[in-house]
Amino acid sequence: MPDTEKSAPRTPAAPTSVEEFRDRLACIAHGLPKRLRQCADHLSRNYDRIAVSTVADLAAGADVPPSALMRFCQLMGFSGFSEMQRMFREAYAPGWPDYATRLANLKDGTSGKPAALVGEFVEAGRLSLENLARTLDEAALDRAVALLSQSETRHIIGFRRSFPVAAYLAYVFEKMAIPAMLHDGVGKLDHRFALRSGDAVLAITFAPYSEDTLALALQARQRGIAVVAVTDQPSSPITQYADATLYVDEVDFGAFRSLSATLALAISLAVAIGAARERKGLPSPDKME
Amino acid sequence: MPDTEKSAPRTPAAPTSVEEFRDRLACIAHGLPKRLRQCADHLSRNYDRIAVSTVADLAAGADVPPSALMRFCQLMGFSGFSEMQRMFREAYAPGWPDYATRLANLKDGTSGKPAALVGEFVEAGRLSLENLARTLDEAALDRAVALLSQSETRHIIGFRRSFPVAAYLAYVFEKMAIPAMLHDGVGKLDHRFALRSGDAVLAITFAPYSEDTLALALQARQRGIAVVAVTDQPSSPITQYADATLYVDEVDFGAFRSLSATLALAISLAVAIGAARERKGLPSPDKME
DNA sequence: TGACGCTTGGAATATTTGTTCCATATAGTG
DNA sequence: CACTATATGGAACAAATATTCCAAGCGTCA
Repeated sequence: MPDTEKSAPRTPAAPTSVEEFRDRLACIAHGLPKRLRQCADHLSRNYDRIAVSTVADLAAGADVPPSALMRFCQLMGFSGFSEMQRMFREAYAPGWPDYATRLANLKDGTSGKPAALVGEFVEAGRLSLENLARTLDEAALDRAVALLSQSETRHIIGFRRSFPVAAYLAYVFEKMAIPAMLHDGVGKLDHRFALRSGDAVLAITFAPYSEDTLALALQARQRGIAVVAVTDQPSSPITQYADATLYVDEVDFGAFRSLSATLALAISLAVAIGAARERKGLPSPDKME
Repeated sequence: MPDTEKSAPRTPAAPTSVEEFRDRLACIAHGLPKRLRQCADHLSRNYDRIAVSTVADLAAGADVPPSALMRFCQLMGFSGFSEMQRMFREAYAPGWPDYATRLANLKDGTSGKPAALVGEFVEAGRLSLENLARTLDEAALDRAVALLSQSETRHIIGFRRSFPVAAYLAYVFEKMAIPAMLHDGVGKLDHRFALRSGDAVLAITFAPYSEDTLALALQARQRGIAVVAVTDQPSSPITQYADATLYVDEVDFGAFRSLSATLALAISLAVAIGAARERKGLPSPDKME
């Protein structure tokens, strides 16, 4: 191949469809300098606006000068922005990225298709979130924030389906430099002696309620340590041990539940705790990534 | 009303939506001179092209000179073509007016109260889910499902913010009796030798991309083991190693990101894999709780 | 530290695109 | 058939927009 030695003038064929564009973007996106990467990121998040924007608009959105965007277009194999835009204009079919219609398309695609599943779970997640916003018990939430922000160490426990939530909380607390311990059950150690007075437990459990979670909550209660529970129902056994209980009712699709609402509640709780501690001049949060 | 007698300078309010535009068109379309009628006909048949065309294009399409089209725009109540085009760009430039304003509202709503925070995170989650539905790449999803359903063992890896997602996937696979291994980094063991030919890796990573995740993906790629990536951007380094890449762009609130969309995608993936395996008569899923 | 190469921002320029205006054409009316 | 009113096309102009180019910045390697 003789052309490999000539590096500069090769024009590696401009994409002729949005798919090709995406592929090419994925190819060259690595090891791109800062500004060009900003272009790549912004465009990839806004394919739908390329057809109807000016260089200046898009450059502003990507927070780069217009000339950087021009360079990016050429890097993608186009002669300039206009040529790139022409491609997007030809492919432009308005109404496509409209959420409602797109969702409808996703869902009615014969039910075996993976994309249809995404549609269903998206819908389930949205319903769960709406439901959470509607039914949230503000007083209980305030109480939970008070208990957890005043404590020394927060002990987070949740298994099975609740484990991802517990893990996420541990991550967020870590990011905010708030002392917290994740009880992850590794090695079947229950770490019950890690509970110390002045601490608090944040227990997350849904039916079927995990024995280990209940046991830790009981332990805490017996020793006068505050317990905040996140659970599904007032009839949940954890409520007996809890000083504050937050209810989350996830909408399920088929046999499967998402965690959208639970996670939204969890992160709100964490951030509120961070804010409360900041107000009191306690170790201040680094913001997380 | 004195102004009715003055006919020329009245500016009968430009349409502000496509519906209004259509109504107005219907009103004035009768008894229009030839060229203007051609404009009306052509535009009404090509609403979707108005946002992405030039005066010259549309005029050529309607087979009239550009000046005729200009007159038509003014007749419709716009100051000129640009103003008319702006309306079309805004009106159904992809789902925007709504999405953009909601996003803007999100950014500055900071009352500090815990309940308000929940509202914000609920909204962020909903936006993320809508966004996922809008931008999902069905082809990539199908590819991912194919790769992961055909493999022997699925290796799931994700750290930091991605860890909850990985953990949830591991849980769901377990429930469905699908062989999977969660690489959790306990004891700093990287378990790279657990990868065997015929397996597949499902790697989840967001900026800042975890070294360990990238390392495992690279390892897999070098040994010809399929890699499916879930990440945020084409510029993410993981895409270099991936046979199929799924993009999720979570909306953030303040410095914090929810996981709603990522989890919705993850669970869809898992369920689709379960269904695909069932069709092939492979070890059949118990449904999860 | 100094020189090299790549990246960056912005100002200058080129091009495209929109808009106005007027001479001409056409249709309608007394 | 003239005369008026309205419609039309195109050329000239104005504005917006894309594109290029170069001086300055920055990091890297000798």
